[in-house]
Amino acid sequence: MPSEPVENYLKAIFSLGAESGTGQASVGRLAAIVGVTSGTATSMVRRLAREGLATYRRYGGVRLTPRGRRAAADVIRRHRVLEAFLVSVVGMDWAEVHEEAERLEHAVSARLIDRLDQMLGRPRADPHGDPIPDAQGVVLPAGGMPLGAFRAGDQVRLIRIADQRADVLRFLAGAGLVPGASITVRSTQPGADAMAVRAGRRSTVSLSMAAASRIIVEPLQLRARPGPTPRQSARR
Amino acid sequence: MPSEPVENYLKAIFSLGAESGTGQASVGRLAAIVGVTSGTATSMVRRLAREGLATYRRYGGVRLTPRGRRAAADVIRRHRVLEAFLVSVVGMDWAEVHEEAERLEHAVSARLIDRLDQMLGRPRADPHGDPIPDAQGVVLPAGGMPLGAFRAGDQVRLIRIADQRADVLRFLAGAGLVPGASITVRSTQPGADAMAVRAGRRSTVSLSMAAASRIIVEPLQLRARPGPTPRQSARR
DNA sequence: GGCTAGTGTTTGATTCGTCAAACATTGTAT
DNA sequence: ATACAATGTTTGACGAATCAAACACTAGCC
Repeated sequence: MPSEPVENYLKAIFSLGAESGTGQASVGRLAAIVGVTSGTATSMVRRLAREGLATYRRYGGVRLTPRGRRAAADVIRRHRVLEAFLVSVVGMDWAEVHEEAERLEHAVSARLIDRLDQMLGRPRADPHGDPIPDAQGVVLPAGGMPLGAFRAGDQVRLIRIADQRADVLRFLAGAGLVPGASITVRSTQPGADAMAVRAGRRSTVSLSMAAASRIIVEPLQLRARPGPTPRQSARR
Repeated sequence: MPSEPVENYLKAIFSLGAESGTGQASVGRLAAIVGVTSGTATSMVRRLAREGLATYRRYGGVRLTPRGRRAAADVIRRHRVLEAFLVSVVGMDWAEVHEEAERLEHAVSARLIDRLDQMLGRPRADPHGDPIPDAQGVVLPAGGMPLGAFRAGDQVRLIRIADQRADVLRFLAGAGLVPGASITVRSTQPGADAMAVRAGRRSTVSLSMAAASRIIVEPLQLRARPGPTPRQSARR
């Protein structure tokens, strides 16, 4: 079983790879996410390669092997099942479960995770809308596109929130912006780099485009417009 | 916050100290419980003393300071609340929760533990009958005496099982020997170093004296006898 | 095509927790 | 009282994970 630091690097490479689309992760970004210096990340990445969990070329980035991807999916599954359990069964606030799961994910057995998953009715997503890998390590592709790509008049459904910061999550929940919510785009203010949206019949709130880019949605009804519809070019 | 190894040493010193009655623990026994060589235990104990968690004299054993006792009680509280939660809420087998709690106890936050404790109605003991320290680190004295100190005809109530081995616990549960059970001593076989007992109306089972010494009970009704009643001289 | 800014790598050192094995102390038995 | 068995301590080494800082490479710009 991989050590706790190794599990964290695997998780980080996995999400950087998903984000880049190519599966490739740069050592610098990896170091930043894990919270170590780049030299440390380099030597860890060399070790992962030596152990067959990743492939790596000097100055050429890192990517997971199938074995590495499987190990990463296991950690992510533990994390997300724990988050769902802490919210649904224990009644913790969704804004604070991330941190707790971040530590528990390395200590919990596969048996217990499966038991919790069963108690929850094998949910497909965690409280933030992130898909939960199954016990075989199969991860459904995330899907959806950033709220920031839509325009005034569009109606969308919130799929997931790609942000784990407790204060951000608390603000969003306060405005009704939780997975499943139906959202109307009221206006965009390109000058202010912001947009105004409302969830259901809640009051309208303003979001920076940076925040809106981390709210992943699917279209429900788009206002007629010229030109092409927004694509899944989820550059952030 | 103490590291995971440090927490394990503190826990071990705490229980060795309670067992000896004097609060004193020998380095050799400590090393055996933690599962390291005695040299390793020596250097760790020196470190605990340096950090004010224990007092230590060369060749003179180790004992916890108030701060060390408090830190140990915190770990033990986390462990026992987790065991209770895993059995009562998650429905795990009491024989297998020890191992799981052994890992989770180092990862779980005080907040979550308090939430779980609240869900359980702030129980006083875990599924094995061990007392749960309160959030202020106050541990009730364990009490009771070993089943092995009783004789044919005595009736006792099971308070706790001082054994965490899953196979032992499964055997005991199968015979109805769980905390709260009322037990009749059927006979003692000093020659065979064993005794026969029954729980309630279940069938009679045989226990080695070693096993019986780890089953802690309180007297309900003693058969008349000459000489003094058994004392709490719980030598094992 | 060569320089440079930005990335990435290497090196040497540190801390933690550990072991094996040499060594020291204590207390007990004769 | 002495020697010895049991227990405890010290020493030197190691692997994991980390950092800081010196160094190497790549790619984009002019």
